[in-house]
Amino acid sequence: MSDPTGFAPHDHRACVSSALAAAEAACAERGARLTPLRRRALEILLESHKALGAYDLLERLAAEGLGDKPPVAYRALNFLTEQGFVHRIERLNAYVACAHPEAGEGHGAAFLICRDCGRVAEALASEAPLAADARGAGFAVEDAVVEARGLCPQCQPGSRP
Amino acid sequence: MSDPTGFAPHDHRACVSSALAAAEAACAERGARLTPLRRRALEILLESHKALGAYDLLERLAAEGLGDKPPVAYRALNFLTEQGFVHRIERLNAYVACAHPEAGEGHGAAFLICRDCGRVAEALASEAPLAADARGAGFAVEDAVVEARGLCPQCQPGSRP
DNA sequence: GTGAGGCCGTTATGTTATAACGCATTGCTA
DNA sequence: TAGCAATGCGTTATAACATAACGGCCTCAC
Ligand SMILES: [Zn+2]
Ligand SMILES: [Zn+2]
Ligand SMILES: [Zn+2]
Ligand SMILES: [Zn+2]
Repeated sequence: MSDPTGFAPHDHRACVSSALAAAEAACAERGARLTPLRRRALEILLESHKALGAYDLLERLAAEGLGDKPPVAYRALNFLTEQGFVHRIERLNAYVACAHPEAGEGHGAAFLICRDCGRVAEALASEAPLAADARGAGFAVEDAVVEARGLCPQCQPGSRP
Repeated sequence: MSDPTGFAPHDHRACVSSALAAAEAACAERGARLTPLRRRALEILLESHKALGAYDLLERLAAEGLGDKPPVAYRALNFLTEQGFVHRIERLNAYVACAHPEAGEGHGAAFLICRDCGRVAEALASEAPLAADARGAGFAVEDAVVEARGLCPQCQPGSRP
């Protein structure tokens, strides 16, 4: 099982730069183009371990003169999610940078979403959840979404305010 | 582990009527009011094991003269989901009738969503998924969404077209 | 009967997402 | 080098999903 990165204090500088490096490398290898706009969108998402709505991202991009119409944000997000650099959080209609760039493309992930501070931790799916139920039903799982809402360690009663 | 109702052939008449009866009973017990509008909304959702968008439901209601403005549908859906008679499918922005009315209010559920025919099977969450990861992170899970997309038995290559 | 609360009709608006057209750049190919 | 296909992005418009807020009506407790 993996460390669900996101809540525990860590060297976030390294976290960001290794994610960017991984994205560069993956693009180079796949012949995908990490354009300035896409790269900047990824950087913005990497700034925090929080999920950002498409329009929040767009606002940030617009502030930097990088485009201010919805399709600009959605196209960047589509590219980044297709490449596996960003995940969509269905419960929030929002997008979070992948916290496990070292895991492959299309890795299964599970998310822990703090309802208080909004941070999102990403755990690599230890095993396909539902596997037993799916087998029982003869259902062929193609991809699964696992999203838990709750309180992160810092936001639980008893932790320092 | 429970039978993930929804794909396997079954006595759907009984399926519908037992769900309605369970809803009636639960409302009676809790002092909640299953008004004609709410009841009809639930019936419509029960007709198929598919998820319906709020506006699809609204269209159905409107056709019967039961209201044609978005809040009508959303209020009914809110009531039904609060009572546990209906679940929201986050990935689809849609709503499906609970297939396990016998399970308690607020039971944890996992969904198998067929991308071809649109049917949704509901499995009672065998065990809190993520439990291990959440413990590892010191995260207190309040509720979890588990939604798998794939192909149901009838829609898999090899089954009768 | 009166007041409180629940339910619903309605208007208006907010939020999230996509379709579709056109232009510019890139990189190939004839 | 000229032509051409593919990709990225600017832009307009619209679709799809969801809620805020007000007012009327009914029911039930007091
Ligand atoms: Zn970090
Ligand atoms: Zn928190
Ligand atoms: Zn049924
Ligand atoms: Zn199917």
